[in-house]
Formats: sequence, structure tokens, C-alpha cells
Amino acid sequence: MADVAKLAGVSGQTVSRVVNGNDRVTAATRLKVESAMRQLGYRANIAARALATGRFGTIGVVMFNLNAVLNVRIVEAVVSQAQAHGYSVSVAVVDAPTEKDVRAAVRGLTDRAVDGVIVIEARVLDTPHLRLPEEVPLVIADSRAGYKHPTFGMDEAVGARAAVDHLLGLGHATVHHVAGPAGSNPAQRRRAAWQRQLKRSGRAVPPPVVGDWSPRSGYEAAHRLLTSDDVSAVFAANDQMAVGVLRAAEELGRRVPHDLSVVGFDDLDVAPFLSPPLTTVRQDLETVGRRCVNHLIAQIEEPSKAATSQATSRFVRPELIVRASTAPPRHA
Amino acid sequence: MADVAKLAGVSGQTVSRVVNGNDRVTAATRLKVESAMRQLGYRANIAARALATGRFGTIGVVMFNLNAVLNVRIVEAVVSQAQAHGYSVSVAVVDAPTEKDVRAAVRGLTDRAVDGVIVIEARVLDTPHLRLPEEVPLVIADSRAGYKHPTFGMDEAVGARAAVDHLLGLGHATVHHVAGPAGSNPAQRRRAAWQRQLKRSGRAVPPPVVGDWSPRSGYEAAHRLLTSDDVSAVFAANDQMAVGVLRAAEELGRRVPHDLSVVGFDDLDVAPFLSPPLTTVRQDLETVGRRCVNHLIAQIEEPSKAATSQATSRFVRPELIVRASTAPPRHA
DNA sequence: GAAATACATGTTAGCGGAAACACGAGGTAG
DNA sequence: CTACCTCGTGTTTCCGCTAACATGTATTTC
Repeated sequence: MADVAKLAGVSGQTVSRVVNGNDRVTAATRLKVESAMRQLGYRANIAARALATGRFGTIGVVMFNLNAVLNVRIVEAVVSQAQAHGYSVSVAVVDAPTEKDVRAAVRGLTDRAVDGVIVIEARVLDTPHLRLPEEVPLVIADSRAGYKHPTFGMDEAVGARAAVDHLLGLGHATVHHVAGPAGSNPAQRRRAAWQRQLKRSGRAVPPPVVGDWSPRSGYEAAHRLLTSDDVSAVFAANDQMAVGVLRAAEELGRRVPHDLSVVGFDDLDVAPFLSPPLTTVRQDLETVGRRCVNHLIAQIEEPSKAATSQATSRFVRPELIVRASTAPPRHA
Repeated sequence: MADVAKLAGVSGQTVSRVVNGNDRVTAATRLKVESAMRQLGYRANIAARALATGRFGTIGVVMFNLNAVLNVRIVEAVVSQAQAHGYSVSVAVVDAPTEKDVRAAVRGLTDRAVDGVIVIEARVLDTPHLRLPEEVPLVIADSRAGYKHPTFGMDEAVGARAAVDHLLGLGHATVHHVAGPAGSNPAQRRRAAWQRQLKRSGRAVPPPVVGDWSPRSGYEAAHRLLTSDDVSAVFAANDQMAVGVLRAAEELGRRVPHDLSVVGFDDLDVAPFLSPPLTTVRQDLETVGRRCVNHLIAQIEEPSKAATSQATSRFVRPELIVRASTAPPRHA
């Protein structure tokens, strides 16, 4: 910077002003400085600026698993939205679903210089209420309200309910459930909503089979489930397990949807092209990601407003996409 | 830091020494300092350290699209490997596939304080040879050698060749191809290898149908392709398009694999559970990601070696997974 | 036309750490 | 017993930038 200043014949401070947008610099000086910067290939040192200002221009994202379809979509939206606002994104993956680990990840990130953190909360932790460092603006992406931090997510319950209602509406006596792993929050909520909705409708609640999100687990679950003849409708907690269910049904000679209706969750891009095309629940995770970023940046840049927004939480409504994997039951 | 030093009754420098691992500090002083740090909840300021050392402890990843299955898997591996080495990861997504944009992203990242950059190169750029800033250690994840930077990737050609050979070996006269989009490097290479292998085997090279990686495009491509009766084998450039092909085949009454053999690429986790289970090419992208990180960190931490390693490039061999979507042709 | 005002720029003083060097106290060698 | 290390620790200085204040020069105001 000193070199630029010398070449342009101005003080370092003026260079700084030019770099940081127009404070009050004459057009002439600005041009001189800019030309000098170009000649010298000057690039600001972020570390120095961060040291001086306490701002980093970076958002951290903490999550358990990048591979989960759900998370990737959120992260992608977060990255693009953050970039649009001039922030970069640092990603941290947490191994164990313990509060301690999450906290460590958040701290690691804040140590690493982020202005704010988004935690994608998809795992049941060892502690009921996640407590996180308060030193830094923090937003949670999850489908549950009740955190001390602003939370954005999708309304899992609405989605699960829609799936159940759809199947009951077709005339099925009840709906069986292939649940996600016990350690997953979305899995728990989808399962709870499924159960609640069956009860509310006065139907029998068959014991759910628990999978682990993988197609294989759905396949195995279906093999167990379909030993009984009176299973006519299955709601899988995600599309991948639904694929396994479809496969198992085919192997067992149950035609979908004539002998068996299947509903998934997530609307994978392959869902419309499975055989048969899968009825499923679509969630607008891009909006979730964008909301997280917007809110976080607002907190970062206007800390005054943070207090009022503490309680914020908004949930995207999922949408049931009816395709060919569901139909009225055989004997209806 | 000053507070810690005062509380522990030592100088700031000693605190610094304790924080940065054991230089030469007495066990006693170390304990005093550590206890003081704990009492005060001391956390190092990364920006200050970066300013003083010129090191950031962060790796940048530049890519075009986080959502592509391929990229996510690499990024996930990169993040976990980087974390294992004490680095954090900053992610940048580039919109337009131009050299200018990539360069801008890399610069943005280095401005933003990274010690090294990994570029996941999956798009055909406007310029034949990507030229990137040399100021920072940089590794490219791509399936092509010939960059000025170390490159790690998978050998797409081997995978495509294996697919073709498998189908020819079953007795098919030739193999049709549903290609990925023209702007994609992997798509180009898979297509080129497919074509070359057909030629080398003295077979007719039918015109490929170009898709865009999406299941829908595979579906549409197959609808066009299957108007002709003598299509007995299709090699889709990725699994998602293969799913579309399977769907189209079913709609058109072609039984897979009896009437039509289909091979995909990527080995999605649902591939084994499609109907029929999809023969496909599996790539070890985790290894690719790990290698990128390892090499990059080596460059960062031992710049002396960087020179020798400039030429490095290693490619993971993909593996053909034979499942039920391929069989000898009908009239064989 | 003198004083008040606005505005463009320069000066000073850190931000929080880490190199580089300085220093004193023990240990070692001859 | 002295000269010389070695080792633990403290001092100084600087990393590159920006906030806050200081300065000086046009411009306005009555």
C-alpha cells in the first residue's frame, strides 16, 4: 500500500479510502491512485484489514454431512447468496453429533475469522437444547423453532402430513412408515408427524421400520414390511429409501402403485423418472439457504437490529408432488 | 493476549510460544499460561496471526457447481482432509465458465486470505489453457493432464472404455451414447473415449445424443434414440441420464436388459436399486479430494518442494460395476 | 472582506500477534 | 575457575491497514 501511495503521490490513508469505496476523494486523486494500484498490481491484505476493522467478510457454515442431498442444496444456496453480498463462505463438517463438537466447530470457525455462522442442524444432539457461543451472529437452519437463535427451515410436519393425507385420501386403511435414523432431527419429525396424523385420523399406527436414509436400508425395510399382505401404502422418510422400497416391491411381485403405494420425501431430480415416477414431498431449500444468509448478514451489519430479530424463525412449506407411485388400494 | 500474559506473569511472547506449540517453554510456565488462557477464555486472533506470519490456515476451493454429485463428493473429501490437517476450507462458486471468471474467483479467494487453492475444473472454458495466478499454491482437480499446475482426477477415458468394452463384449454390434453437455470437460472426455473405443474396435459410431446431465435430458434422448429398432446398447454419460433412459425404455416397451442394455457413469447410491439395478462406472472421488489437499498442503508448507512437484498429476482408475441393466443382445 | 464552514488530504496510533534479537541464569568443557 | 554454550524468557519492532484526529485550502456567509 505504501508503494501505491508513493507512486500516486498521496498518503496511505487516501489509498485506503479509494479502496474502500468513495469516502470523499477527488475524482482526480482517485484516478491517480487507481492507476497506481493497477501498475503495481496492488491487492489489499485482508488480514490486515480484518485486524484493523474486526470484520472478515466471511460466513461460516457448520454441518454434519455435506453429502446429504438436503445439506448440499442449502449450502449451495448459502454460498451463492453470500457471494452476492460480497461474503465468502467457510465450511466446517462436524463428525460426532454432540453439542461439544458443534460448539467446537463454531468456535474453530470464529477463531478462523468469520463474521457470522450458520449451523445446519440435522442431528439429534446429546443435549436437548443446543447452546452456542453468543459472541458471534448465528443462524440455525433447522425445521424446529425454539432455539435461542433465529432459525430458518422447512416445515417437515406439513410435508409428512400431506403425504399421509394423500394416501389416506386415496382410501388406504393406514400408512406404513420407513423412518430415517433415530439420530436425525428431520427423521424424527417426519416420523412424529406421520404418527400424529394417523392417530388424528383414527387409523392404526403400525410400527415403523427404521432405516438410515440409504437406498439399501429402504430396500431392507420394505422386505421386512412386505412379508405382510395388508401393507398397501408406504411413506418413506426420503426418496433414496423410497427407491429401495420400489426395488423390493418389484422383487416381491408387488406392482406399484396397483398393489402398493409409495411416497418419498425430498423430490430428488431422478424421482420423476423412476418406475414408476415417485410421489414425493418437495422442499424449497434454496429459500432456506437464502433466508439464513440474509438474516445473518443483517445481524452482522446492523447489530442493533439483532436483538429484535432474535426470535425470528420462518419455515418454508413443503409441497406434495403427486406422481404415479400412488393409487387407491387394490380392494378399494 | 496481553491480559493472559499479565495474569500468568509472563511476557506476551511466551504466551505466543505456548499457543503455537512447544518451542522451548518450561512445563511450569506452560501450565501457568494455559491456566490463565482458560480463565480468561483466551482465543487467538487469526487475523493478527495471519498478518504477522502471512499464513492463514485456510484452503480455497473454486468450482462451478456445488450441486453436481461429482463435485460434492470431492468437496466433502477436501473439507474433511483439510480439517484433519488443521486447515479450514473456503468455497467459491463461479458462474460463467470463462477463464476470466475463474481467475477472478481465485483472486477473490486469495485476497480473502487462503494459503492455497483447489480448482475443480469441470467446464470447458473459453480459453484452451487455463492460466491462473501463480502467486499461490494451486492444485487442479480434473481428469486431464497438461495444466501448469499439479492435477488430480479420475481417468474418465478408462471408465468410458470399460463401459464400451463391456457392452461390445456382451455381443452388441455397437454402443449408442447419451452424452453430457458440450460445455463439460468430463462429458467431452467420456464421449471422446467412447468414440475412440468404438473406432478402435472397428464398430460403427452412431451419432451421440447430447443431454445436460439431468434425468429429463436422458429421458428425452432415449425417446429419440429408441425410435430406431436396432439400438441395443446405450452408454449414458452419467447415472442420472441413465435413469431417464431406463424410464423411457420402459415407456416404449423395451425391456432392460433383454431388449436394451444400459450403462451409466458415477455409481449413484440409488444405482443398485433401480429397476433394473444399473451397470455403471464408479469413481473414487474421495481419493481425488484427499490427494488434492495433501499435495496442496505439501506445497504450502514446503514451498521448496513445490518446484519439483509442478508436473505431478495422478489419476484414479474408475471401476466398472456390472449389475442387471446389461445383457447380451436379443438376437445374439 | 473576515469569519465560519465544508471538504480533501495527511498524521498518528493502534488492531493482536510473531520474528528477530537481547539477556541472564544455569550447565559444560578445558 | 574461567570462557563458552545452551536454554528459557523478555524486548523490540513490524506485519498492512484503518479509525480518529489534525491540517490546510477552497467555499460560503453576512
